[in-house]
Amino acid sequence: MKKTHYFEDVYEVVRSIPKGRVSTYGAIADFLSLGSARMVGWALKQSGIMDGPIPAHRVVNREGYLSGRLGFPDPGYMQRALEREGVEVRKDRVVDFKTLFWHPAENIL
DNA sequence: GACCTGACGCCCC
DNA sequence: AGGGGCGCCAGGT
Repeated sequence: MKKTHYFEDVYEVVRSIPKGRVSTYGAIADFLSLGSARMVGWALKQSGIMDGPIPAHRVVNREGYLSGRLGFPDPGYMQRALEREGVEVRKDRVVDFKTLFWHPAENIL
């Protein structure tokens, strides 16, 4: 695939999501001024999780739902990865998502 | 090269 | 509060 600076940016932001916190496709797209949240999901999907250094499981949709869970090795993989970090998940949704939500801009503080 | 699709999200009814 | 429509932009067919 064509090497894009874009992929690098997405990966870096995702990597900077603190353990135990979650972010969204929209927040990342907004932070990178990409204009399209779909592209963030698309980039992660194409990445194939890149061996693991990229905590893609910390990225959920704007309602806290694990919309990308089917892109992992198995349907429960994403949830388990989150629970392993202390993030509670129920019905494919992050419990108390509003509190755990992390915006990329927060990283600069 | 046109058309469809997607790990999304906002606006309008 | 819930549902539908449309913009988004890169890839695949």
